[in-house]
Amino acid sequence: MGNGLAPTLTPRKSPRQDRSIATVDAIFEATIQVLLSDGPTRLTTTRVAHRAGVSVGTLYQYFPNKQALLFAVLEQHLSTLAEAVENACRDNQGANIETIAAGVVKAYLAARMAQSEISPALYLVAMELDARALIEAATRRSEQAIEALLFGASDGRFNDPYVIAQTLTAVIFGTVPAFCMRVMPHAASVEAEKQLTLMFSGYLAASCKAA
Amino acid sequence: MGNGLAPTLTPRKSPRQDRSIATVDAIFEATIQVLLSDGPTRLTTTRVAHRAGVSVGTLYQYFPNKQALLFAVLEQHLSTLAEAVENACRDNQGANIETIAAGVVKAYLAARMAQSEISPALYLVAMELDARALIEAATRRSEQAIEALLFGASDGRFNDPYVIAQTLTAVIFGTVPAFCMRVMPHAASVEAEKQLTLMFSGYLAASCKAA
DNA sequence: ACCTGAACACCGTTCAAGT
DNA sequence: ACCTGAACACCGTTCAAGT
Repeated sequence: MGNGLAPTLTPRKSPRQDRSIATVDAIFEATIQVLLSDGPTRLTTTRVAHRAGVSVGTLYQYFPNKQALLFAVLEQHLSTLAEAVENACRDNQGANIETIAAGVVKAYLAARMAQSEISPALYLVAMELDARALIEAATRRSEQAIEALLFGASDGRFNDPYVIAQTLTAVIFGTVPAFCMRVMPHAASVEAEKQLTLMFSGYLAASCKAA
Repeated sequence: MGNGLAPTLTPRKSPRQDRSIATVDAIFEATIQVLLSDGPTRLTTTRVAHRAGVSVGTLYQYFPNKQALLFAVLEQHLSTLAEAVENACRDNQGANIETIAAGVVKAYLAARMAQSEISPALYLVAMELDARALIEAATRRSEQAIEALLFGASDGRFNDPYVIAQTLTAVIFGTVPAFCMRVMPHAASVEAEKQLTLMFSGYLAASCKAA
């Protein structure tokens, strides 16, 4: 019944005292630090514990295994991306197609650029089977926000807003990482934004029936 | 000077005798088998060696480390995808925009569906830093094929065919995996093809100057 | 209630010894 | 020329003992 894996990734115990709350925070921060300085392959539970100033045993009191550490960081990251899309959608209610396309693409790209150092490391974790639920959650938030946005577009009505929202979400969440894996020099980010906006506009224009 | 990592992933020695050629093939096949049956996390060098009917020592005579095993499989997979795009481009020389969009999307999707069982496992490997070169190579093949295709389009001339080819490649190589991570039921693949084709057509139409 | 760190199981990799 | 498998180093995880 249900997903038998989730419980293993849930924090093992909730901190009740100030000392342990500080401990959990320190471990979380240490995970990010080690991820950035040593990379995901050299990330070791002992190393994280040491960086956090505690022993391995303590780490395992709050996180059931190594993956749970990385999941916690990934969860925060994906949630930030979903939030960026949601905000952009809220800010563009009632706008026209071109503005919508530009707004959503720009917001997502900005959010990713803001945490561009950590993203590559996290996409390793994301591929592990059990990250699917997290990605699914972030994806759904984006889809729902875009769908609502399309309902209010000033330009026209769409046949199937949910399918369109699904496609646009898949394209930004999927394509941008692909762009990022390459050298991604200064100007490339600008070019990516321009091309994706053009693409979204064309797609939206083709998908809506008479205004 | 140059990429210091590549040599470590190169086969350690080239097989000279029939026996060793058979050994290398067996190890390669065993890697795929274990990947499919046990998943990337439970893939063990000992397990692969055992499945191939040799000892661990023998495995390490031809592959310098565990990653090299997975790289070999990933390389073959990416090469198949690039080839699919190249073929589709060759077959659509001189076609119009809509046919081009449909042809490229369809070819890539078909190639991925054909090896859909192994893809998820491989995208774990792909994220490891040193897979960048392989992805870059497959991406460039696709970009060049699409660029050449655009030059011959019957519909119109494009301002910057390379940028367009780059964008389309990023979108198919990036988005389709995103689609695949979700349940991807029977009909979803058809829908993905339809939506991506629509998107490509709109984008191409918007990017070309007067016919 | 929270922390410690030695101990255990397991995996990647090597190398002396075999045919 | 090719193969074997015990041995080593290292890492994830646990648990008896501490405060």
